[in-house]
Amino acid sequence: MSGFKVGELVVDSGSLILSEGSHSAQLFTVLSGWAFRYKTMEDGRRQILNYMLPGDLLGLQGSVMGEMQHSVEAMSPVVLCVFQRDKLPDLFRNHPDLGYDVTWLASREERMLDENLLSLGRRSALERAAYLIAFLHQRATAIGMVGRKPLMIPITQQHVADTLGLSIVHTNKTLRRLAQKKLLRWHDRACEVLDEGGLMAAAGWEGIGEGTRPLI
Amino acid sequence: MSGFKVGELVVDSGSLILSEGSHSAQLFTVLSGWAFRYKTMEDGRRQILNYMLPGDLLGLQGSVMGEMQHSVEAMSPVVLCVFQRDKLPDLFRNHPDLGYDVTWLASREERMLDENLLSLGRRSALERAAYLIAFLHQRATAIGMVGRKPLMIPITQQHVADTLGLSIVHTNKTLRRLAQKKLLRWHDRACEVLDEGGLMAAAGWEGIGEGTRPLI
DNA sequence: CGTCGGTTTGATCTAGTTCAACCGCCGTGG
DNA sequence: CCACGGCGGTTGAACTAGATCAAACCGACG
Repeated sequence: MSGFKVGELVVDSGSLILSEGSHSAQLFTVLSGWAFRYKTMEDGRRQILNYMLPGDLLGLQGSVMGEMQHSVEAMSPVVLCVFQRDKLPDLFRNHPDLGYDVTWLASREERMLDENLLSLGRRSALERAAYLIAFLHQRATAIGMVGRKPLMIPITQQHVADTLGLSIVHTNKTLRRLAQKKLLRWHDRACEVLDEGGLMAAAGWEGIGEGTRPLI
Repeated sequence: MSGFKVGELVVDSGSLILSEGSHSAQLFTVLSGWAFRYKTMEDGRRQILNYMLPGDLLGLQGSVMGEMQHSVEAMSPVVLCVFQRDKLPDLFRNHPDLGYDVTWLASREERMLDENLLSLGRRSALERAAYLIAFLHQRATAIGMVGRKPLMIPITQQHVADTLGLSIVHTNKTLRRLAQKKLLRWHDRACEVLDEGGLMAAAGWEGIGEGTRPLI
């Protein structure tokens, strides 16, 4: 693995890590922090596709298919492990088990997108919001980000709106309803989860259900 | 590759190929026909996630991560090439280039899901419908399914509704609007594309833009 | 000849959008 | 030191895209 790694990269909150349309030569792994993947339309409409947490691979689409078709932006200070994209075929040749792990990660991403798609297509605003927050909380929990201190998800209501496909106004009203039910508490650009089970119930969501995870 | 293949499977239109919650032992490639991937909620709401055409891999999530979290159903007679799922790690070990191709396919699926997510989150009903039909037409074209005879996409309006996250009634009204604009013609459980460019324009969509595709 | 799945149409209703303010906080520049 | 502007969040009122309800049509098929 070490031969494949090029270096580390540290970026601030709000920085653009990868940009739609570019032919970036890098592939990253998140070591710490939060980021999100999104697409935009010419007229400015933005859709957040998924969130990236420590352990996630970032830029695989660009590496394997050429041009990036989405952007990635940091939501907190982020530390990245940088790889050389053109060495990816070598990785598959010389370390087939690592190649398999890359496929595992790609499959997991696909699974998350499936669930997000179900959310956007078939869940109500309240269900969607509950789902999103519970989902992020579960992911953070799974990688040990939530200890004795309650977790603060570093997200703004604009992010939530752009993830759920809702207007910012309705997003606000919906989040307040969840807060009134004591399922979460909203802070300044952060969300604290008070009752993950309650959120899951409100969303009609069973949870992630993920096997053992490879470390890259 | 031959050692990996187990056999062929032929199924009728409407058959369930893979089922949510199962631990299917197989992995498939579509040889001919149309199928779709979907998820359902307990109360019956259904969301179609993507469509499967010849060349697509099917059941990778189940193979790599255990349990299937979506189902797959045939929309036409379908011929499948069947693989043994537990031989997948061997494939990566003994044929790294094929392993890479699997990852390529997974990345491509991710890309399509990204675009669908943008559609559901940020496009209007008319844009979504236009996008979906143009998208299917492009995919079919890319694999040479459309020759001198115009292509008939073997889809019902219920499929379209469950893909776009719309009600069946509104889907019908939206498709009629596209038909009035002479962008498509609706037949009995089939859609004929009259003007792909017009559909793309109506959707605000640039097209797929796909590199060279591996054959598995 | 009845029935069933797919499609069509009109009327009514509502979840979510848009518009328009306003508040509190913080960083900047005079 | 204070005024100003911008960003994130909040709230109410008016509006609309799309949902729901209800009914009918049409061709295939037993």
